[in-house]
Amino acid sequence: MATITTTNEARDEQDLRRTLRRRGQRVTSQRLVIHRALVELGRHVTAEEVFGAVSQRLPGISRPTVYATLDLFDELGIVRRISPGEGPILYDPRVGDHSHLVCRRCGAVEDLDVTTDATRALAAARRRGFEPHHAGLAINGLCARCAKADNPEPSALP
Amino acid sequence: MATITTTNEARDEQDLRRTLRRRGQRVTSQRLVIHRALVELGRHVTAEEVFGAVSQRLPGISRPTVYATLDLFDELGIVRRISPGEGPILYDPRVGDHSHLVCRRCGAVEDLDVTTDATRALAAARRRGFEPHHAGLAINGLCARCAKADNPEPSALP
DNA sequence: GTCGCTGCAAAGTATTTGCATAGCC
DNA sequence: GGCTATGCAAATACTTTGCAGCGAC
Repeated sequence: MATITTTNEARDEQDLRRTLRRRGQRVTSQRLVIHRALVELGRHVTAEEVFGAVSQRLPGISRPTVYATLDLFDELGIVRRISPGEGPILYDPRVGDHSHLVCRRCGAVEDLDVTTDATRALAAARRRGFEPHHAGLAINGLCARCAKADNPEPSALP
Repeated sequence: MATITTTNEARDEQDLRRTLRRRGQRVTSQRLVIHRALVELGRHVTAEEVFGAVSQRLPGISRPTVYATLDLFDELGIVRRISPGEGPILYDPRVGDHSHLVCRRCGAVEDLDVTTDATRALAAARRRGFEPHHAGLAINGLCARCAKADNPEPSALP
């Protein structure tokens, strides 16, 4: 998994300000606060969770702004958008190389610190005129908890 | 990309019947007709498209049945569920090894006949108690059409 | 005969729209 | 000052739920 666009991860507010300016985007208090919330939460979050966390600091903020900002951050390489296919879209503040385990039962998404070489796939994509932004390996199946519920221990009687 | 569960692709109706019976599932006319529609369409389809195609043959069929059947087929390895993160979930009748190009602008999903070795990731997942079903590489970015709209030819004036 | 699948109708959730205003550059 | 981002309020789109009856095995 590699982020293709050459954007540095915005580690702090200064990086974010620079990144926004470089891309001709405005620096607004909403964007700064949403960024801070993402860093502090430090895990996969839904847009609604971000909205809740940010509303405490910026009571007037609106849902459309949160959605638009999260999408912008995804384009800037500051977060990674994950769609589990079950439940709401998640935003991952970890943009470095890693894979995802997606439970098809409960929708949980875990990080997996294993990388895959997507070089050939990226080259093939570009040959087609596709402009890649990010390549990611996702493994779906049953998480440990849901797998256990499916194959119960013999000692456990209903 | 590898389908982990040892299910044969149901090439025809007989294969589907066997697959369903083997898994203790009932063979119903709805499931047979949905399967036939998937094979005939032969491309990424939405649940709504399947519903439309199937309604012509089985006028009384309901949306919940289509959704439930498509989910079942995904579990059986007959289709692959794709969530582009933009727009509705897609179902891919091609279950063999391939990757996906997802356009972040228009949501289009293209197949890419390039495979990735997910062995290490799958092993790591199992070590965690995760039961993998399928591993897939997805590349998001801009499709050729949307990329062109973003970087217009110098000769084209607005 | 029994259990699972289906149909019905609707609800619920997540996300996006259109337009006027505010605020960054 | 110009143009973009935001807020507002709602609408839209997609998917799932609960329950009763039919049908596969």
